Amino acid sequence: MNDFKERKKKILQVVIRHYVRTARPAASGMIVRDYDFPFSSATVRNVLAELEEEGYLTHPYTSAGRIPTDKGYRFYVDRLMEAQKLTQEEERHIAREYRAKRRGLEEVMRQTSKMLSLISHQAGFILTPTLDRNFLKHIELVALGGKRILAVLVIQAGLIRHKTIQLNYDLKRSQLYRISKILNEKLSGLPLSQMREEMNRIIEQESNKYLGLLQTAKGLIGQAFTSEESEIYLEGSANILASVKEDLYDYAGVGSVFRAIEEKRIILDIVRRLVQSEGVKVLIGKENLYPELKDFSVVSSTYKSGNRVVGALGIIGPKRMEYPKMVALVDFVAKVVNNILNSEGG
Amino acid sequence: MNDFKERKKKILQVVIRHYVRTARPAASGMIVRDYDFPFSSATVRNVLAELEEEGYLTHPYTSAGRIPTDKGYRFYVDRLMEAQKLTQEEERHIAREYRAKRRGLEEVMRQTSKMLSLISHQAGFILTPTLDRNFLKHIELVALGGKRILAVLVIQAGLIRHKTIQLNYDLKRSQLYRISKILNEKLSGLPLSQMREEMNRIIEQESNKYLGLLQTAKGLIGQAFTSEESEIYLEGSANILASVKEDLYDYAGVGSVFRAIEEKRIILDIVRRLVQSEGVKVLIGKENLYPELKDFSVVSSTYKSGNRVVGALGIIGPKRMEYPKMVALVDFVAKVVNNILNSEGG
DNA sequence: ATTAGCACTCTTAACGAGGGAGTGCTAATA
DNA sequence: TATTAGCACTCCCTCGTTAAGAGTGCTAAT
Repeated sequence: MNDFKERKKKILQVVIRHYVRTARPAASGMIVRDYDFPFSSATVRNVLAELEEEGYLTHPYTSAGRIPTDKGYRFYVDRLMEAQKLTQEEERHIAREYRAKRRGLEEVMRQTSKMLSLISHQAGFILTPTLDRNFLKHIELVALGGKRILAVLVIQAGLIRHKTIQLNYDLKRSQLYRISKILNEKLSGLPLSQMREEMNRIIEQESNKYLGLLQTAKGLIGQAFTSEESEIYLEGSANILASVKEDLYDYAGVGSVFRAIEEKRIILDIVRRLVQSEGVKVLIGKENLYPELKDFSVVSSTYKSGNRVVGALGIIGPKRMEYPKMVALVDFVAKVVNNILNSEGG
Repeated sequence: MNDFKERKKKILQVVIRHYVRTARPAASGMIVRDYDFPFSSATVRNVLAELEEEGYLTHPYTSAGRIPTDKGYRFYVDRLMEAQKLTQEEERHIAREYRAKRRGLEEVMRQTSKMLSLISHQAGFILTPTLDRNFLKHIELVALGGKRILAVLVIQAGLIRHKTIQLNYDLKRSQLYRISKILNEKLSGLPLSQMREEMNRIIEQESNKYLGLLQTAKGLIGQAFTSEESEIYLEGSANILASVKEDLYDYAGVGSVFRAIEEKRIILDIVRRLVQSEGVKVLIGKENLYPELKDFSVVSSTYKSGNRVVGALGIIGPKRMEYPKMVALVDFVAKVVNNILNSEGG
């Protein structure tokens, strides 16, 4: 019984590997031939039929070889595939790229999504950190002329958020300076998510002293923290076109995939769900609930700031992808990004 | 003779319009039928043959209809096509989108490229302003903790450039404040391109007073102004996929187009050349010198800050595009962006 | 439990024929 | 001289046919 199961697994594994490599359905005869299988093709056929019945495989038409279903891929990812490391060159390449230039968060984001797409030959992405539950280190208000102010929030080393604020009244430079001072005194060290409430509390407590200024400050804070959305950086969607071309079986829906990728909202939503927990996650085919991406898989991991998960990164590609490699890549890059965000001047 | 030429032009125009609309070669009979042409198809055939001989048209095989060459499109754009306006709805739509949320330059950039792609059904793009020759209004240095400083350069209302600077020595907050003050005194009102030299001059003149600080300031300026590259925002490349699909004659090379578009370097280069002069420009097929884009056209215009051209925006699509419409769109959006950049608090 | 054998299915490529669209040319016409 | 009718010719496209090939599913034998 155990022996039997082992063989079945092995066959499933071979089918998936073959299909991933060649984009052609795996045939029973082929499996026996190419993988030195100690049984006849007929036996393999029986097993394949079982696997199909149990939902791990299908075939596009009666007499084609087998290709994996989502369930098949899922089983492979969870139980069958062996961990893999990137090659030395690849790791070196990544390290070098980051070393070359990395100033500011934006650069890191761009770099990362590019990196991911380049090595995976899939579309790579990275979410900008969500910082709501992180602590404010420092706030700076810069007068931009006119009625505009630039609010710069320093959260962690390397993590900066800035936002232009449009006022409908004038504010003298001296006032701005005083407000800035007050805000820093009162708000530093608090989590970003509490800024608003905290402002209200301050105003209640200290209403006597400098009410006008505080009201102004409240307005500023209100504007600086509205619509605190994550952004997504995405590179390499051209790769997807290429890999779809190889695929013989479903050309349809490439357009919708592209649209979905470009729209980014969908990706954002999918990834946001994955951020909930740490570590490398794999979403196969319909497991992500958007029909536009039903023929695609997402491999992603998270990165932290301090000990808090603040963002995610990963790759998107056709279901038929080299999962072990992809997992290794995403894992590695996540670690690199972690290092960058947490090492310097932390 | 004049009459003769008019007819020829008319026929060229009809061929182009037809091909743009339907993606099918225009046949002599078809022209007569669909456009109430007061001659026989034979006559038209003669003219078509002439036009082909002169290089304005080709046909993909002996007995297919005619399609325009680059030269044909060029003539159409320069001499034949009639100016067109966007529909009321479209203009309203654009205006509304911009009104909805526009804080900060980044938002405007993103908005614009999205807008362009949405209405044109092509890939839309916009270059961020190149500000080298604009005047510095104000400079602000923000300590980010560790050895990092954020330099915020205010150039015009709405035009802000910021850059994180990595030092390899510590800088006290008081020092930073003094440096900031000096920089503002000495550098405000100068063009960005002269910052470096100006710093050197200042140091020479005032070396006696506070040499150390000035040297530090020089370092900061040096870093803040290096690699002042334009960025490009690009949306809607999925649209290109769709329009290529319609085309029967050249499927090949879609991959390379996508790669080119995503790489952005090529687009950047092409557009940068177009920025030289004002107004709407059309580049047809091979006129842009990159073979990857030989089957595509670029319609672009520039936008200004003050009275200086600082950036470009436009759309990219297959040669077979509705030029009049595209020109109208690009023109309109360029004007809107101009308004935004120059109106408020200017 | 495994396997050999074979019929059956479906794909793919190649081929050819027929129809159709459209041109190019020539000769007639206004 | 400019236009047009007419017609042969070219080339594509579609469809049906065919043949080969790949691979399965099943049955019966081991």
